[in-house]
Amino acid sequence: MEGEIIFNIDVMLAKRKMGLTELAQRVGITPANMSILKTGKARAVRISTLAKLCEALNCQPGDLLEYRKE
Amino acid sequence: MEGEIIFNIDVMLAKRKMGLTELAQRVGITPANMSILKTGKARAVRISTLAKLCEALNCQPGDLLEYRKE
DNA sequence: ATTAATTTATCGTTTTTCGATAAATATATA
DNA sequence: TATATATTTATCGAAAAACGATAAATTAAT
Repeated sequence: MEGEIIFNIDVMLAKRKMGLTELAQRVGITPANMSILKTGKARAVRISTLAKLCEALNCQPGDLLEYRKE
Repeated sequence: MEGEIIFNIDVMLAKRKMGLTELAQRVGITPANMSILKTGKARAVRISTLAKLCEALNCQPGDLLEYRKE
């Protein structure tokens, strides 16, 4: 029925051997807010934040977001 | 410098031979708002909307969003 | 020319981000 | 163990933005 969007920020952080706090600093948001994004509790994302995430992790939106239908 | 996020909804619509109006209906937003998303004028996206887009177009977020650095 | 589809714009309401902050929890390290 | 560090969770408030409703303008198709 209804699928869901999965955040794979944790996967990219692991690949880059980077911590959440460092990523938060690079993106320019607080670690607390980055944690919300990482753990999939965000209900929306600003395009500017997504762009900065891609920049900081040198990746594509598709590396950070995944659609899983169940 | 700063990269940008590109929306490829138009590409997916073309692949699916689907119109913007039909997509809007399937996703449950007005054609006017879908146009804003499609033309890259949105400054944020709700995760729920992204999920419905993926559902309606049977695709992944990576098919709809692209990061281009310049 | 007429119809349909898409885009652009504005208003008001609701939702959400995000900073700031604090506290709780987990993880690592001496 | 104790201590420091990292991550998560939660709350508040302000600013930003989605989105519906709506109308008008523009474009495409017939």
